[in-house]
Amino acid sequence: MASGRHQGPDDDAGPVRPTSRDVARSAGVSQATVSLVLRDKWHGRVSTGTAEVVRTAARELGYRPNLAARSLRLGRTRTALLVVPALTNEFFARVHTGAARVAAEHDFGMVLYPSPEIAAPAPDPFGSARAALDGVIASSMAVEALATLRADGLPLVMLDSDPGGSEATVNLDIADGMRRVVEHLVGLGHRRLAHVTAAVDSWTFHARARALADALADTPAALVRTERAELTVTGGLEATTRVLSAAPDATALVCDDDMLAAGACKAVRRLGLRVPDDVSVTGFDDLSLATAVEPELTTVRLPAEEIGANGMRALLAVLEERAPDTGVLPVSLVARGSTAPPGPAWRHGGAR
Amino acid sequence: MASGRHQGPDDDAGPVRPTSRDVARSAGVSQATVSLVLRDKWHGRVSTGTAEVVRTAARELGYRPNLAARSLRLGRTRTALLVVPALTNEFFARVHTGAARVAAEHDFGMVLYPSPEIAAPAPDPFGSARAALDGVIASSMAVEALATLRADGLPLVMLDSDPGGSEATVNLDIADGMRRVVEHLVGLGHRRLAHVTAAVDSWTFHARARALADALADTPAALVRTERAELTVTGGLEATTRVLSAAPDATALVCDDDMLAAGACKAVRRLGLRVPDDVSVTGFDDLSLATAVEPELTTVRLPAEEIGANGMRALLAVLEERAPDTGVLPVSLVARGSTAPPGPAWRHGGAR
DNA sequence: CACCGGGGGTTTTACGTATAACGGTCTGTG
DNA sequence: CACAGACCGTTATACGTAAAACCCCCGGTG
Repeated sequence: MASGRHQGPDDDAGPVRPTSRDVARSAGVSQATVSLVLRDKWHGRVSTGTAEVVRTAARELGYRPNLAARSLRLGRTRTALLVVPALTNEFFARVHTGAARVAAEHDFGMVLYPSPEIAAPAPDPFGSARAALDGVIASSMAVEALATLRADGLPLVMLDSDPGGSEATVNLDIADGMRRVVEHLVGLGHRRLAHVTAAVDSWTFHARARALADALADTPAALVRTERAELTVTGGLEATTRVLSAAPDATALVCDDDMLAAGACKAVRRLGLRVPDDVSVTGFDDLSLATAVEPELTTVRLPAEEIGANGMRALLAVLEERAPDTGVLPVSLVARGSTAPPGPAWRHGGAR
Repeated sequence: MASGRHQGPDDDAGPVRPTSRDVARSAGVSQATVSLVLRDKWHGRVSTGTAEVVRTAARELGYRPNLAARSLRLGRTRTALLVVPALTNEFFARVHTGAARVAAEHDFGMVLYPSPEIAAPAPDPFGSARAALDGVIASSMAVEALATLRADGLPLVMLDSDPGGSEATVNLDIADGMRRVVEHLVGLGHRRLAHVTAAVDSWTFHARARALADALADTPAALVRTERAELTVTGGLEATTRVLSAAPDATALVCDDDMLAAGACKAVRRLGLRVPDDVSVTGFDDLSLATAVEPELTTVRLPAEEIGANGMRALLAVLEERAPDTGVLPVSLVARGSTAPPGPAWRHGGAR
C-alpha cells in the first residue's frame, strides 16, 4: 500500500481532480480508450457510440488531463521561454503580446524571462525553468547567457538579431526604417544630422547606427555628431544636451528610440529652442509615447506584435520539423509634428 | 523492450538529458540516494562522503531534475498564473516584474495571461494551462472568468481589488492617494475640479472615483464634472474636450491615470489654454510617461513592483499554509509641473 | 471446417521522481 | 555473547498519461 500522498487527515477541502482512470471507470471502459478518444485518435479503433460515452463522462466529471503526466510521458512540455530585456519597455510588452497570442492559439504555454539578471550572467540564469522547456525565443541580448540554454539542445529563435547558430531568426527591416528617416529629413532640407544612440549593447542598436551611416552615404547630408544615451527619457535629454553643445549647428536629431526622442525634445526646449521649428527630432519604434508628447513624434513604426507572433510561429515550426518562415518584416515611417524643414536661420546659412 | 520513445532512427542530435538514475549509476549509489542528496534531505541518512560523490557526479553529467516528473510525483507544479489586463500598460508590466522577481527567488515559475480574451469570457479562458498551476494572482478583472479557476480549487490572491472569496488580497491605498491629490489641489487654491475617469469596469477605478468624492467632502472644493474615457492618451484627450466644453469653469482636472492626464494636457492646449497656468492636471500611477511629457505630471506614485512582489509572496504563503501578509501598500504624491494655483482670470472671479 | 482479417477494445509498460518501508553492518553494552 | 540502536544506505512503489502489444469475437472465404 503506502500511498504516496503527502496529506495527513484529508486537510484540504479541494476536490481531487479526476484522472483519465476515473473517466474510464465512469464510462465503463479502460483508461487507454479514454486516452484515445479524448485526443481524437480513435477513428477505426473505438466505436462511435463508445467514444460518445467517454466524452460525456469526461465532461460530467470535469476531467482535464494532467499536464505534468503528459509531459513526462511525451518528453515535451509545450512550453516556450521568451527572453526579453524588460517588459516595462512597451516594445517588448508588445512583442510578448504577439507571441502569447500565437502560443495560446496552439495550446502552448509561455514562460517569460525579463533579463536584468542576464546582463550579469548568473551561474544558471534561468533557474530550474530550463528543465521544462521545449524551445526559446530571445531578443538580442547577452549571448553567453543563451549558451547555457543551447547546451541543453533547446531550439532557439532569435528576434531582430543573429548571433549565429540559432534555428531561425525573425528580423525587422531596420535598415529600411533608417533609410526612410534619412529620406524624410533630407527631403525636408536638413543637411546636418546628429544621432542619439542607445548605450545598450544590442544588435538592433548597432544595426540602427550602421543603417544611418549607410543611408546618409547617398545623400548631401552628413552626420555631425553621435552621442550615446541611457535608454530612458532622461538619458535622451542628457545626451541631446551634449549633442547640441558640441554641434549647435545640427538641425535634426535622429534618435534610436522614442523615449530618447522624447528626452531630446525636452532638451531642445530647455535650451530655449523649439521643436520642430529650430530642431527636428525623430524617434524609433512608434511607442504610445510618440503620440503622448507634443509635438507628436515622427518615428518608425515597428510591427512589434508581429515579430513576437512570427517568432513563436517559427519556433513551433522548428519543433514540428517544418521549415520556419524567417522573412524580414517591413517597417514604415510615420511622419508627425516633430519634424519640419530647417528653421529660417538656417535657410540663410547663418549661425544660430 | 518496447521503448516508449517515439523517435524513429535516432533523428535528433540532441544529447539525451541525464536522469537521476544516470547520476546514481555514475556515482555508484541508488537513485533514491541521489534524490535525497540533491534535495538536501540527506542529513543523518547519507554520509558526507557519499553525498559529495553524488553531487560531483550530478555536476559532471549536467544533471537537472525533470520538472514534469517532479510535478507528477508531488502533485504540485511550482507555477503560478498572473492575470493582468495587458502588459503594454506599464503599470502591469511593473507588477509583473515584481511578481517575477519574487517567483524566481523561490524557484517558482510564472505564467502570464494578459486578458483581452477574458473580457469576453471564452468557455475555457485559460486553456490547458489551468491544469498545471498551483495558484493564481489576479488584478481586478472579470470575476466570472476567475470563477472557472476557483472551481478547480486553486488558491487566489487578488491585487488591489476584492471580489470576496479570495485567499488573500494585496491592496494599494488608493483612498489616501486621491486624498493627497485633493489636498494638493485645494491647497493651491482650486475650488472647481473635474474628474476624468477610465471607462474600465475595474475595482481600482471605482475606488478612485469613490475616494475622490470622499476626499472632496471635507473641503471647500467641489466636483463640477465627470467624464469617462477610454484608457489611452487619445481617450483622455477626447474626454477632456467634453469636460471643458461642459464645465469651462473647472480649474483642475483629476485624471485616473497618467495616460489620461497626458491626453488631458493635449486637450487643454488644443483649446488654446495652458497647463498649468489655466488648467491644472493630475495623473495617477507615476508611469514613465509622467516625466516624458511637458509639463511633467503631478501624479500619485503607486508601488507597482511591490504589489506584484507582495502578491506573489502572499500566494507562496498561502501555498505553504502560512498566514499571508495582506497589508495595504502606501502611496505618495509626486508634485510636478502640471499643477499650479488657478490662473489670474479665476483669482478675480471672472469667466474665461 | 479451418483459417484469416479486422473491428473494438484491454493489458501492460515506461516516462523520472519522491518517499515509505525495509535491511544490512558496525559499535557499545548488559 | 546476544542484542539494541545508530548509521548508511537500498528496494519498491505510485503519481497520470500515451501507446505498443495483445486479445477476443464474429463474419466471410477457400
